[in-house]
Amino acid sequence: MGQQSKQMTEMLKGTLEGIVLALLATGPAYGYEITARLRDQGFVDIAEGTIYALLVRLEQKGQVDVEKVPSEKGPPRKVFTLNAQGREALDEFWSSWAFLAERLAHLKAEGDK
Amino acid sequence: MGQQSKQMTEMLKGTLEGIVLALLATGPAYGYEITARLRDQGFVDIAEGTIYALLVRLEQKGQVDVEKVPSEKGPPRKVFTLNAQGREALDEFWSSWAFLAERLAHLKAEGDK
DNA sequence: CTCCACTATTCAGTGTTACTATCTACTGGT
DNA sequence: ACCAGTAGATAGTAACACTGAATAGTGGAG
Repeated sequence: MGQQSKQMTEMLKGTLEGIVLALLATGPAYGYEITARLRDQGFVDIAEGTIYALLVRLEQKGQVDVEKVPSEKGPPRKVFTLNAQGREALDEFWSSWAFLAERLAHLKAEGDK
Repeated sequence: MGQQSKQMTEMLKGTLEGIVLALLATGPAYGYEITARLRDQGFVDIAEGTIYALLVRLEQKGQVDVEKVPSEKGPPRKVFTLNAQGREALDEFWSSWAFLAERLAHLKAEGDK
């Protein structure tokens, strides 16, 4: 398991959950698939265990619906679907993110002059 | 002590340190002042204790130089100055942030269509 | 003179989160 | 029979922001 910078690890705290919610907003998916998609999108060092734990959390918070679906190539998949509560959480995430991104853009501009 | 959303609290993990580094890049400052400036910039619910702990961390990592300066209106101030190592850490922070912001912008665009 | 507000820092304890490492389990190919 | 790929679970650890409280100095209101 490759390891990414500690910087990125800390930065992902709080945002990774939003990222997964955003992925699920494009359609249902299961853990292994989500990990693979994240890797494709450049998050090459996300630990699989992290995603599974995060999905358990989403389920416990009632933000996703879960369905067990048999797979042709391995154990059954747990397919997660974003529900209304999840969509609401995603909206909140985006608004928090927007605030932070706006503040940081401002700070960066300050530093560049 | 007001409390902000849990969302923002988690999102600040890893970024707050970068934010403080960025503030220090504009000039030396002491803890109480940094907290006040953050409040002015919209981070109304940053806990003071958090900033002081963070500054201790920066000092231990050797990213800031410290000088004790008497104050006319209270106990002496600990004035922090960003040094070369701190500037390097700030650069790394900005590049991590740029990656994450770019990925999230992409994800948001996906979700919006 | 005493109390309070503001300035300024510190610290012990808590909760949340991502990571590490390991384990289980099913399929197909060599 | 073994191994690679698929799929999920979990116990333990480290890092970080927050809570709440304590200490300490100054100046002004009563």
